[in-house]
Amino acid sequence: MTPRADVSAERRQQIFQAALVCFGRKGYHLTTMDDIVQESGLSKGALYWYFRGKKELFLSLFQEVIGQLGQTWESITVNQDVSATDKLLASIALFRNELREMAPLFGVMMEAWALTRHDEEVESLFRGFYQPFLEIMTQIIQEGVATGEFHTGSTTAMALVVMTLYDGIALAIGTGMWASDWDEIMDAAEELVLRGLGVTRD
Amino acid sequence: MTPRADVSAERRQQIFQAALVCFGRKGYHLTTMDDIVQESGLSKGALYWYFRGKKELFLSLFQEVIGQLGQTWESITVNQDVSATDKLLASIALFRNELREMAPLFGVMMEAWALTRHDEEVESLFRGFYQPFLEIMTQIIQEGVATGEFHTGSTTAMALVVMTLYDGIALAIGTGMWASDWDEIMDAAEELVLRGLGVTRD
DNA sequence: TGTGATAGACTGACTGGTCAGTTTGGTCGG
DNA sequence: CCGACCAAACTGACCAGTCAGTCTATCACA
Repeated sequence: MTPRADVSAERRQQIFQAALVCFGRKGYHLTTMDDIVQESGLSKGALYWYFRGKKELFLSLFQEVIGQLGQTWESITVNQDVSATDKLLASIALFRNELREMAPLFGVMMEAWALTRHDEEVESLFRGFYQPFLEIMTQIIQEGVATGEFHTGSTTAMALVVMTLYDGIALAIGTGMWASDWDEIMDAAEELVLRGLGVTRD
Repeated sequence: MTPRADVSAERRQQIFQAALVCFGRKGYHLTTMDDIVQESGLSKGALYWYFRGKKELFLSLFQEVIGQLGQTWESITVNQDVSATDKLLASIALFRNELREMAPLFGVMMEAWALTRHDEEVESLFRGFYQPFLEIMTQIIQEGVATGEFHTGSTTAMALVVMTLYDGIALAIGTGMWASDWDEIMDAAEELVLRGLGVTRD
């Protein structure tokens, strides 16, 4: 039995694209399935053919986008024979480039965290998303402290704080809290993090 | 004709209390008016007697809570004959104490920012809430830079970043992202901010 | 002191719209 | 002619907001 040409990967991408636009524009709750239907140019039946429902579509979208960022980050920070300072700088540069693009999604992400609190399934999924990021940052900071490049009391807590800072920035941009000044703000954040970690640049 | 004892202040407080619990628990969108009715022990009609609708109730709640924090902060940082460093330390101490309590609301706040993007009225209101906070922090940092206590490239951007950091922390705690370690994390944040601003403590 | 009037505070059943998800009936390639 | 794939009408639960009416305190006046 030879099935006809498999278009599912293409279709999923098409739906993801539309969902990203819609969720980014109106947030999770205010986006209707019909919005996504219209944006994608497909039909309701098609969406429900590929995804169980709104929640699953949303979470899959996250897995897709966040997963990609995580992989990129991992690839430039793990298994490399460079100093912790350089890894940190590379991370900051990555955030600077990627976060703005992903910002709308981050705005929505926060909304989803609220959804998290009474849905065990979603909660564990989200923790799963976030964990690798935390681990990478913790790793970098631990490494830096070990080599004497960084100075801090608690590596784990500091990693959390640094990640939180960038979460906050993405969120703020995503929600349009700050109209512009992206570069200036990212410079300030970099300054705060580097100096805050006691990094001495040559 | 003398009106009977005015219970409206008390009732509003009662409704605020219930709304805070409900919004904190389920977020804005998933909280129904009936939830708040049940939690408050009042009736639907009573809610609509005191508030135009869900949105207004929500925004009023914010005005109440945020406004109080803003006043407290202003009172300990403005018009005082103390160093910028001490003002910053006092601010950080205030955040440490108040933020945890307000954390559930902050979780919801992010959700509300999403709501912001297609509602001019809500957007300007939220900007209004946030503006005074930014101004206080900017003021402190400017002062510190002027007296040579702090070092930074751009005072405005740095104020934004510092505020964002605490927003992020409140959010993270509010959404239950970190189970515990509140003190350790707040220590790390303090360390990052102080060192990041180049504060030299005696 | 009793009585009727009035305003303020409050109740809860009801409505109308919305939207996630379902159903049904295709179409088309192999 | 099978089954993957899709269109679009449909269903029903849910929920913000409404409204007709109730209750209670206070007052004016006898």
